[in-house]
Amino acid sequence: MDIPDFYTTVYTILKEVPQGRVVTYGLLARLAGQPTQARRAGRAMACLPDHLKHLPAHRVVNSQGRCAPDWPEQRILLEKEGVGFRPNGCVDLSRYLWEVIRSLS
DNA sequence: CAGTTGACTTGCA
DNA sequence: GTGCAAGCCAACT
Repeated sequence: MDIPDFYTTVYTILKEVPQGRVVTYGLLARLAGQPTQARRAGRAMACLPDHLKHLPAHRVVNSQGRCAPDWPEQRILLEKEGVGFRPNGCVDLSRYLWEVIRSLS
């Protein structure tokens, strides 16, 4: 899979994420067929093209439930969608992680 | 063209 | 719970 295709796949998957759910970068990479490319998934968000700004990129967090290092809005956007945060500022993955993860184990 | 960086993950201390 | 190290590889300097 070429890198551009990888990005495209990530964006496509992201588009399928229901409101009130979150996914991890690593999970996106796995669903895109590249389990070791979690960082590419991160770049896919960091370099999100203008014509894809409508994607719910704010529903993407890292494996620990933490938000992007430089994106204060993300947490607010998620809270608006009903995603709860722990007191320490992390998303409660055990409750809000996209259920797809369970079907692929 | 070589070295560094990073919207990551996993594992161990 | 937190922190550091290694592995990953495209993008950036």
